[in-house]
Amino acid sequence: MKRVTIADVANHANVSKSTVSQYINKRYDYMGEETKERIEKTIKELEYSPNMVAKSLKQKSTLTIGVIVANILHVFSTQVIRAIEDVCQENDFHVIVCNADDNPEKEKKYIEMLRAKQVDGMIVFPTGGNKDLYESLFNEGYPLIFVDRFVENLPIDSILLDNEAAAKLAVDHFVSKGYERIAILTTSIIRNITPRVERISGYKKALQASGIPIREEYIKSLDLNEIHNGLKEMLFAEHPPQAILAGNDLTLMQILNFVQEHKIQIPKELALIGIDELSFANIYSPSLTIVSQPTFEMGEMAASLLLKKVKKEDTKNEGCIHRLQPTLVIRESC
Amino acid sequence: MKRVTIADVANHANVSKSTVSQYINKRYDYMGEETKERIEKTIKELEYSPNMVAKSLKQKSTLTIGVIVANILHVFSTQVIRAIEDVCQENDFHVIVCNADDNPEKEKKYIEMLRAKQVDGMIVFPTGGNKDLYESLFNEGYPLIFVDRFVENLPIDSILLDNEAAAKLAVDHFVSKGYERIAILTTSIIRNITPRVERISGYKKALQASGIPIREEYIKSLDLNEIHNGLKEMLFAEHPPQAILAGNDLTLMQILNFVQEHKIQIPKELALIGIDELSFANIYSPSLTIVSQPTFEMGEMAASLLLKKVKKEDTKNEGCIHRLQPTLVIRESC
DNA sequence: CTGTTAGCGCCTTCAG
DNA sequence: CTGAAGGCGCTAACAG
Repeated sequence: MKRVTIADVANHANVSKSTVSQYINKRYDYMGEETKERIEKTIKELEYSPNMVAKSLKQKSTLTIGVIVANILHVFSTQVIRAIEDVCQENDFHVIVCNADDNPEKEKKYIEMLRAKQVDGMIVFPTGGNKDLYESLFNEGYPLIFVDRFVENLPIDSILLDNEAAAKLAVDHFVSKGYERIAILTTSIIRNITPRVERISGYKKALQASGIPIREEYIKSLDLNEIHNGLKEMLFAEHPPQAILAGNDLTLMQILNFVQEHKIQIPKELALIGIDELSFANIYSPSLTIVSQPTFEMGEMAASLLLKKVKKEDTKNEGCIHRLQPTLVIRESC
Repeated sequence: MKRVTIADVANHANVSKSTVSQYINKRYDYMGEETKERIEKTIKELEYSPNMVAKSLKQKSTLTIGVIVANILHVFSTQVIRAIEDVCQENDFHVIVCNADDNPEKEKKYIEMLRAKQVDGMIVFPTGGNKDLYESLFNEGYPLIFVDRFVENLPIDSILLDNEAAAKLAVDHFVSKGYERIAILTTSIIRNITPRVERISGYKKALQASGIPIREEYIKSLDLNEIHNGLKEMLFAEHPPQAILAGNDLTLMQILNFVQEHKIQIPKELALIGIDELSFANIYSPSLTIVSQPTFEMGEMAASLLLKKVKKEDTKNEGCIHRLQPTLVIRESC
């Protein structure tokens, strides 16, 4: 497994290394037609494959960006990643994806390794625990974009859902169907994860706008494995909610599990709306009404913005917060 | 954004580069306690972060492997990837994941890019279209492992499901429930994709073993978007099957779509078994009986084997085919 | 115990 | 139109 280098090609083709280099980079401005062919032939013969590591070292650019998602289990993450990859493909950039697993420690490790690997920029779904690190990246002028979550007091471009609008879409739909006892269930709210906080506040505002009183026992933020108990408590209380808004896909799955276990009829006994699309939303019976995020646009926007920064086309314009609008997809569960 | 290098650290700490290098690599056999502290301090001060690109160039090792999956939309792929990543984490290796999208052209592009990036080894779910490329990798002694699919006449270690056993588990379960008109539906079979071919042959063998005649009209291999029509044809025929075995998760989803659309009752009107676990198999009603692959073991095995080759602990032993056993998870759909 | 030196494979002036 | 030389940041002998 001895690698063939540019020098080998040069020797075999009786030219110098720099000529080969020029050929590879398609800078054959003044190169002899015959020389070109000779080089091409020997490249094929020797099965030469350029060494990007060496190139990156020299050029101080890896043509690679890093993406750190907070939790890859959300379909939201996977869809945004797809969009990012598409944009990068088109621009001949590569993507390294890391999953922080909702763990700031892991996130830190990944940020450091991506820096060590000299990626040209990063898109991160911040876990909320590494503000100092983000800050030092920013101070170095390192291209960086946040997605899904916002970090306060840092002028870094962020792509966010209009979470309050998302909650409002759901609540208003519940209300239009005549429901008044409406609950919201999200995953844990420690570390002030943006979407969860905002969705709850949007829910409250929407209720108030409809003149429905807010009941604290209808608002729960729990770790995934506590949701089962939380639901039991909520649904078997004296005045159980008639409708639940699930804060994200995993939460909705937990609710569906509970519903299946307790043979609760949807939507007759309990109406359901989730935020985030689900692979089986259409297949499930009843099919599931959900609030959909424009995941593709979000990923695309994040990637294009980042690449602009990487290519120094956009240096100013720091700290923009881009809010994208959700849409309600009405199906049978409410 | 000027990077701080090992030389900067050396200057500020009044030592030579090599001393710093040794410190970083924890080779402080004979290093002065005081020197160590001085280096550590200046590293912190300057926020020095090592440049892995330079290190990789020197060491001819990137501590990174590449994974190319045929199609990332299968849960199978994502689960195997998770397991691979776990093993690599433990060994301080990084993983670059690429999705060939069932397209040999894309696969080729990715193989070339991973080589250019000097990854230390590759795990690929071969699309079946780049035999010459695999061969040249092999000839160079490039560490390589195949997963899910087998490539003939190439002595490369492969991790495969015992696909015939998987089909047999399903067929035997159908038979034990009294079904005789049993169909199998897989995605397209051009390019002889191993699991599809083997699952069909396993299906045939199992039927024969039970003394049930094989009917060609019960065997369909179609592109995903043709499944709808194929099902219509099959289920609205004179003697429609009473049971269908879905060759993979995406096929099963298509069937469920059809079933929902036509209000077909499961399992009363049609019994269903799928190969591959599904996120909602438990939640769906009726819950779905499936044949489960040991995805975690497969990924783990692939990664450990590859790392052994990378670390030259395993040089012989080429061309082993590891067959892992599936298990039947009985739920309500049959 | 620490410093000097010589590359890793590639790109980029700058001469020829 | 082509070649020679220097250097990207780091490591690994080999001297001191």
